[in-house]
Amino acid sequence: MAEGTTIHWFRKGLRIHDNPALLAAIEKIDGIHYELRPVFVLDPWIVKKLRVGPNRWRFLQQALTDLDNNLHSIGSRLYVLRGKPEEVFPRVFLEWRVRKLTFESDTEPYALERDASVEKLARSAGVSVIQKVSHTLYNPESVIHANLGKPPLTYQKMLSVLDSLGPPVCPVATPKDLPQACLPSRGAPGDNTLMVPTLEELGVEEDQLGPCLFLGGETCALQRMRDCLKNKTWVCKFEKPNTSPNSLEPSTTVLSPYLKFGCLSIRTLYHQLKQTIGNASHSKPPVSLIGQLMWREFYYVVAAGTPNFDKMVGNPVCCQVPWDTNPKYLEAWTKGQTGYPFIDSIMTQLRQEGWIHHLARHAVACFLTRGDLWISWEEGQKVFEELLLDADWALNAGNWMWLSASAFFHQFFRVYSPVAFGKKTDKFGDYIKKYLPVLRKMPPEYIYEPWKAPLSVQQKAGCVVGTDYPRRIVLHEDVYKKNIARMSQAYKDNKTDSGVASKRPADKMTSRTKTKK
DNA sequence: TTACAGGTTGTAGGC
DNA sequence: AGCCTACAACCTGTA
Repeated sequence: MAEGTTIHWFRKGLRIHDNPALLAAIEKIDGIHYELRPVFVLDPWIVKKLRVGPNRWRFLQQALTDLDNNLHSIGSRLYVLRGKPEEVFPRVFLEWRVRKLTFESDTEPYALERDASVEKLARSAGVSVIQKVSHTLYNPESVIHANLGKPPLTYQKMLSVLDSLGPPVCPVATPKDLPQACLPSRGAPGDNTLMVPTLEELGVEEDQLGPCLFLGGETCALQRMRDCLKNKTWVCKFEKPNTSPNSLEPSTTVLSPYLKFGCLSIRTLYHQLKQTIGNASHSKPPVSLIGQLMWREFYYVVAAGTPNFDKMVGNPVCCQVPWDTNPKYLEAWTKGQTGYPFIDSIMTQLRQEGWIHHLARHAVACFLTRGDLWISWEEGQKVFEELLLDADWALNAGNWMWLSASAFFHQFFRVYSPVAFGKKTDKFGDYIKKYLPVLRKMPPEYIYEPWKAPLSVQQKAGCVVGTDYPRRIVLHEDVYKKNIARMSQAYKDNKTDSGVASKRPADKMTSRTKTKK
């Protein structure tokens, strides 16, 4: 029997289907198979520091459990190591006589740093390292390179660059039964060691959790994808702007949490969508389902090529806006107590269930930033990062900049109404009633604007504004006009570069992307 | 240099 | 229901 092991390090990419780095771990070295040790590293110290709410911890815990099961089905298992990767790996490199380390490339800044350190440690321990790109349809570096060293800053430009690169590569095969030599050996850690953590170990208490509507893991991801693809007409006709932000059941796929953790391969989804559509007439990007995947790709590419992408200051694509610091408004927004039922119901759904419709995100994001409260998008980003099951670094930052008209989107005079927008798709306010039971008996004509109901009506509904439900914290009809003017001024100031941090000229961007490896 | 078209997903009001 | 306009007017990419 061969001496030594190979490690596949799971971080994102929590799946065995379309996992090229996992396949690379199974491949022979110099004609010999080595024992496979699939690993997930849990850093107990960082667990407490991360902005991860209870619902997402649960999702991750479920995803790891499912991954362990799927690895068992091919004769292996998941080993969950505890500690900092930079400390844990050097130890197991020796203990396990590791020959090869494989993992999926990750473009987030903290991950780049972490992976560079681990790679260095691996090399000095004589461990060869293989990285594979499979979290995105294209390698973001290649897209940037094809666009002459800078990330494309418009969606259409992005599409044309991707077009020049050809179609995305096909998914790779799911490993079936592993070769005998790859299976756990007698010297492998025991069955009851290095187990998937419990929720308790992750510091999650039962009473912090909302209902579990989306079970984490590859198995559910693939099932959900299949269910979505069953309805070919729906897939072909899908247009995002025409889906409802406030239906009682999700009007979109809710595959995002699975894509975030890589329980579902983006490439598998892409090719399955293409296959489902076939030759039928169909909607097109940017509004189609394929178009949604391309938005994800867009933000990944820009994020990979932009320093300080999750901040305003020092971010060359971000408009510098003098946002207010207003803890009271921020708290009201975060807790769903703005006094606008549409906004508050969305924030309640977010906290309880961990997923809200994309357009619902628009409504609350616009409200927090340029529309009403004039609070920095970075504050909203933090709240979403904690509460969303699908919280994804690049997409979260990118979309917050979009909604706050700080980047990518510039028509800041288009402001969502916290009253009118929701009415278009939910005239009677059923969604509001679901998430804000206090408004259950409010007549439909007042449910979006309970402050307009006569006191007798409020009393009869058991919901008196100021007592049972908050007064609205701002008057939208007044404040949005002032904010448009402020936004206009901010744009002017950015153009003349007065007073605020550096802006954008194209030459700066070129040098910036060159600093990235 | 300047002009113009287009930009996933605004609102209110009119026909 | 769906389409039109006014509102005030942004940006980027292209010619």
